[in-house]
Amino acid sequence: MDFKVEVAKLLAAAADVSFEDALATVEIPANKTMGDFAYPCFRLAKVFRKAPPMIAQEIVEKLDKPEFIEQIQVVGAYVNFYINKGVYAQAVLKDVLKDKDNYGKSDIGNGKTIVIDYSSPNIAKPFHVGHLRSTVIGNAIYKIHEELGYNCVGVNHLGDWGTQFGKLIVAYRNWGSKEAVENNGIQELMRIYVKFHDEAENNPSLDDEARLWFVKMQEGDQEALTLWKWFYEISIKEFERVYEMLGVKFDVYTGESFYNDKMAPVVEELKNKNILKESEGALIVDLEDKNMPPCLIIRKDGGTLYATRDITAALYRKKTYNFEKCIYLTALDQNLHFAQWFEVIHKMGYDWYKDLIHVPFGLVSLDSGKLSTRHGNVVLMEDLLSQAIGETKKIIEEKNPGLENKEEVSKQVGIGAVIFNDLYNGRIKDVVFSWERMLNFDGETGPYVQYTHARACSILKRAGEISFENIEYSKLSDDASLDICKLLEAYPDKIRDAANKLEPSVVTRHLVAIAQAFNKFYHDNPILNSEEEVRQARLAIVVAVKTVMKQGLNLLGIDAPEQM
RNA sequence: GAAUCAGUAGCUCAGUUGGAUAGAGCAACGGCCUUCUAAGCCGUGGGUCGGGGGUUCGAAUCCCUCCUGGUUCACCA
Repeated sequence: MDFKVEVAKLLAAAADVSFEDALATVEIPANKTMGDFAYPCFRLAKVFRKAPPMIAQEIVEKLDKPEFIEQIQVVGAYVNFYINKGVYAQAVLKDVLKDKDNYGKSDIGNGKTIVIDYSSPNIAKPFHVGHLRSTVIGNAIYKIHEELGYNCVGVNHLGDWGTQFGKLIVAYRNWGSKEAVENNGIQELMRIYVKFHDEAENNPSLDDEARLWFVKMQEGDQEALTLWKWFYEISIKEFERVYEMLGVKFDVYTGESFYNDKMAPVVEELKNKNILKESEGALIVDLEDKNMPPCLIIRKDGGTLYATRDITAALYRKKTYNFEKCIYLTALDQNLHFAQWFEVIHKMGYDWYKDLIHVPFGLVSLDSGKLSTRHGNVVLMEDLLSQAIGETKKIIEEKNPGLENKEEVSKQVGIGAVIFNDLYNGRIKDVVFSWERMLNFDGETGPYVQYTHARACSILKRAGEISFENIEYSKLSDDASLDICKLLEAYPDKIRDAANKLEPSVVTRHLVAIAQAFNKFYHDNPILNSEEEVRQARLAIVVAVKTVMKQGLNLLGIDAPEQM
């Protein structure tokens, strides 16, 4: 039963307005002393040519109070409805207890395919905190859509092609050695990459040389490709280690190199459709009519560019997956790039260009300034995770030294804290990385939510066998119980909301709200030692909260340990 | 210069399909562990919602304008 809908039905009849209108106007008061639902009558003043408070009064007189409403009050121009807590609790909790892990799931996706392009780091550079956002936000968006019945395809569009490999090859030939790369892996690749940039500042011909090597790669030169493949394998090994820790998976690793042999036909198509033109030696798509700078397709030396590969990838994905939507998770600074090549797809005559969605997030920086692999101004992902795990272990030793699987739980909580932290604020916000914030586990944090879940689990463990037949829901007459029920009822909507806005923080925030409400409930109400009917009813709340929190954390890609 | 995103408490942010006294967390201060995990709960202080106009019965929310900050703007990704 949807109580808001029921209230709207009552109002539609009593106020002589359409049901849709009533439903749109009914609101949930900011302050709960003003009831559970409210109907402001200001708008009706014009229709009835009366003062709003008078209209409110008249509506109340015409209303038949149904069983699920305990009280109706007029306050000024508002009609306030107070819900019957027992009836409400029953309606909400029964659903959660019945659906269990499926509570919040939906089939609105109807099996339609959504391609999600996330993480997509550049190969040959270590995985650092700058790569975290795309990875965890994308992962959460994937899981949220899956929960709603979409068929998701997670793509890691690795930056494994491009001029940076030309640079790396030049660097390797000048300053590297087989032995050093074999011994130090990605660290050594990074060292020579940085060296390249240092040298290139005084010697621009190195850049030309690098571009040349990239052109060789494109042409299938054996020496170039052998080196590239070698660098690729070293890098991917490191990335997979990090993904494993974060619990992030991809359906395909079709990076930029995958499209190397698929770009020529696309460029042909652009030519045939007459949207490619020469400018300053390069081939571009002019976007002046859209008030944008041109989209570069082919460099004057014949090399392809980022946009060339993205356009090719989009065409490939449309053909391969016939997606409903294709979502790109990258930092905000790539806004123009996406706007440009989306427009190129449009100009090619594909109306699905509007199904391409850039989902930007704010920039990550350090106290010491912009993130830069070249200048060594980075926090490596593995350092961050091991710090978080270490911090967690310290806290466990202090607070719960008897805990059995400390190692496992430290990982779940430490890594959970890092992921949660990233999914907590709106994605568009810029982030200045702070160890202090990252390693603070008090307040609205991942560990707080996990801790709340663990408390619920602990109670249930002690409770032993519980039957949820014939629960006396009227025993749940306290405010804390009502608050929890409201939040549980809203949970499925929050998942849909998060999907619509492509904003996982909607779920994150809601989990915090549930945790806060539960902790208050837990503090105020004895559960295990209560009289039988009360105990049973409160345990129903505990089960429901545990179920939803675990599932919610799951959607964010965070584990929910039963003890911590 | 143009485009774009942002500006809410000391800090980090919710709230933006217009609704009642603008909410959290952190930090500060003060309480609560012989009772289900104190990674918790309760309380106190802290606000020209960037400024100014406008629309409206009603604006943090919509419109206009100005200010501040981030980012991007041709052969990197």
